Amino acid sequence: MLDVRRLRTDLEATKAALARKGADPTVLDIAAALDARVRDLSARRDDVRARIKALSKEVGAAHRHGEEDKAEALAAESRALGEEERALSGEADAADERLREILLTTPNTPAADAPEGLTADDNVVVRTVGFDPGGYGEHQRVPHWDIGNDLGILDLERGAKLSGSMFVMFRKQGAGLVRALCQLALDRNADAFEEIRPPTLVRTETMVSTGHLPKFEEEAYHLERDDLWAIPTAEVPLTSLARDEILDEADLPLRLMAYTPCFRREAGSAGRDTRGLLRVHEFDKVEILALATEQQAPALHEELVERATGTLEALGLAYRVVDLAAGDLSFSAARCFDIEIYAPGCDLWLEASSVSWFGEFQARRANLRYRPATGGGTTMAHTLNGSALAVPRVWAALVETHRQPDGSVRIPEVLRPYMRGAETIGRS
RNA sequence: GGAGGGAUGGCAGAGCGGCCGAAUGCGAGGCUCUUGAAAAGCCUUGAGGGGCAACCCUCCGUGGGUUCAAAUCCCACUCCCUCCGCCA
Repeated sequence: MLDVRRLRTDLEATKAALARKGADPTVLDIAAALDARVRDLSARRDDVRARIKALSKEVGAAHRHGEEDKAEALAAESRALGEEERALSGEADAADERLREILLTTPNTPAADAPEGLTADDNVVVRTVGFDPGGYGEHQRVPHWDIGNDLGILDLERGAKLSGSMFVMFRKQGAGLVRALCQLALDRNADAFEEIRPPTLVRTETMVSTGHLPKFEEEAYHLERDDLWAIPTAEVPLTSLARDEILDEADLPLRLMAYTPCFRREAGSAGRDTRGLLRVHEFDKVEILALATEQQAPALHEELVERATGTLEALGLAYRVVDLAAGDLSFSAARCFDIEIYAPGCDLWLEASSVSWFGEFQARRANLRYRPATGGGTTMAHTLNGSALAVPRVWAALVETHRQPDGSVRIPEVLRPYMRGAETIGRS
């Protein structure tokens, strides 16, 4: 949520920033007008309330002194003011609610250094690592769905039978590989991140805090009977962990990680990239996240990128880091580096992690603050997060990259301890 | 699912419809005393909003209601605890 104060002091600049993201900046004019109206109405309402409170005290005093006539006269006066208070209050609340609706559905503004541009074509490739376009053998040019089928480690038909298309089922070492990847990602970040196992069904407020509601209701699975939402990412519960709390600056940055399933309806992308593991409704992911001060945020953002890419490198995958253009940033993000891995069998760059910095945007929704060590008032925290490892696409790139001429898949050494020592996945 | 009890500031915990944004204790911060520390004493210490300011308003789990006036009375809901039942 944007800070309303920016609309008072910096309206034009904020509109310009929103326009960089490709959003319609005129909503901010409406918001600014509503804000002025709210302040005017509530000031008048507060004034009436102050008079009612003062009168009420006088009524009490009159009763104590046995001046019943005076008390009744004052009470009548106060009653009349009550009408006025209700009217002003109603108008103020209505305006405030409309303002809040606008604010909740208005995206974050991009960071100043986010690349200019409105589409993915404007994204900037920061670096590419381990990619040799001419260096892939024919045996690596087999898509993972064929490899998975051949080795009996990926059963797409059964997944679809159970739950529908875009639900997948791993078998044998394919299932083990899922677990191994997650365990690896957790272990690699355990030096600095507290492991959390949060609930994966959450309340509406929890989804609102991270920006996944109200605007993207169609994207999430909703259990109507209990009014709970299946999390699309562990970012949702982890960010809300400290909702409505005031942290001490000494506790920041708070680094958290979680291994959870993630559920996405993918309503807006029906039919796109749907083969194999490219886009699925349910998948496992290890998320790393930090709650921080504004000063800590930039270094943490880089650190999260380093941690995510470090794991991909250890797995022997080629990847590139992409600085997202302002217009390609997600709703809540101010700056985001996408990490894409190369899948030689599909010949596609697959988005494997979005390492995002949200500024105060999510914290304001979550009312997540800290008390500066120097004293003074509370300050909104900054939030950052990214996938340490998202299973399906890494699984896909991994089996394609490490496929051997004999059709087996070589297991990268870092994974072997988690795969009961196995060195390859072959037909069994 | 059934029965009962509860929800108040960082924590514990009091609170007759008006003198309650809230006693008291702990914790935290500052000062005095001290060579230093401890102890003791004194003072300060919730969040949010509006206003140049004086100052005003909101918040005692959430939402409604009664009243001139609600932490306090009424209704609904949520959450927590205890016991019973069921259960991986």
